[in-house]
Amino acid sequence: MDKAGFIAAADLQCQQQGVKLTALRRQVLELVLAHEGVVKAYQVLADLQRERGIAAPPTVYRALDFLVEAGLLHKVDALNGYIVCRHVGCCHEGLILVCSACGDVSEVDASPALDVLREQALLQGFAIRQQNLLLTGLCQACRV
Amino acid sequence: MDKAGFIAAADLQCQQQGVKLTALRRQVLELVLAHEGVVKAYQVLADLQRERGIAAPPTVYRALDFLVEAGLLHKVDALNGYIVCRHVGCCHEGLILVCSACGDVSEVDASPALDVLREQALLQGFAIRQQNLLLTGLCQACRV
DNA sequence: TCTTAAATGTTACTATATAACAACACCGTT
DNA sequence: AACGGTGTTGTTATATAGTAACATTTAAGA
Repeated sequence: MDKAGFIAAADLQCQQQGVKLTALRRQVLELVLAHEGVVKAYQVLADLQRERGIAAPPTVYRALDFLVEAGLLHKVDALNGYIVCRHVGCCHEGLILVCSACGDVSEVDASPALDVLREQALLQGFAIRQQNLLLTGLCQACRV
Repeated sequence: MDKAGFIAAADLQCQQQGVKLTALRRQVLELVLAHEGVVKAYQVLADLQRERGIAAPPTVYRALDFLVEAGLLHKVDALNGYIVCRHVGCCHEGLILVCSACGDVSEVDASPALDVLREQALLQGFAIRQQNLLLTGLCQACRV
């Protein structure tokens, strides 16, 4: 999906959720989209400062939190970063694969796997909620 | 397993791996063991400072890294913390369940699930390495 | 003993994230 | 239009997390 298409889909999704994709949030989303792979909050902050003069950390973190909450971004804890959700409108459980060599990130549907894990967790009394899985390894290009 | 037993097992495991569980590393491990659930690096640092007067962040981080590397602790990225590996000597792929309500953490063997995920990842060309999975949800006590 | 590698100490710094409150904008009601 | 509530954004300050670089010490073998 191209950038404009993604923004349009994001807009739609927010409407459906009854939340507002404000100008600021859209701008932050665009800044994230402008990068390949994982983006860090302070990178977004720097980009934002370039575009609007000044901006403080809370501005960026709020927008990023919102976008994660809305299902448009995924937070990648292990990397202190964010990636664009490539499955807007469909699944919201991603299996996020991070290449430890080149940093490349790809995302596939994790729902089947999480169904299995959900059962296993229930044996312990744990009711796991919807979420993403992050796995690290080597991508095809780095495995040669 | 009680604390002393765990330390003994840790000692053995380090010997088998040909690495050294030095006094400092053992002390840090004991400090982590003294807590329930997730422990933060700076909490360990504070504890260490109480016991030996002074200590700086690198001292703690090095010890924690070592203990993770040796399979005695797991790093919990999503929480910026560490937990004791409750499966020393057996599996080294844990499924870590974190209760978002009470913070309780439990760990079970994740190997079967990871075998499935490994296959799914391979379809994308990703060779995922040995690792832990973290899932959040509600524990039995908090589900009522 | 000497030498070398590993471990630890030390200083300084960079990076990540949040609290707390102020100001503003939007929206429905009177 | 004026009001009041809610959600959003701005602002300042600070808390928390992690690492780089180099000095010093310790441990283990030649």
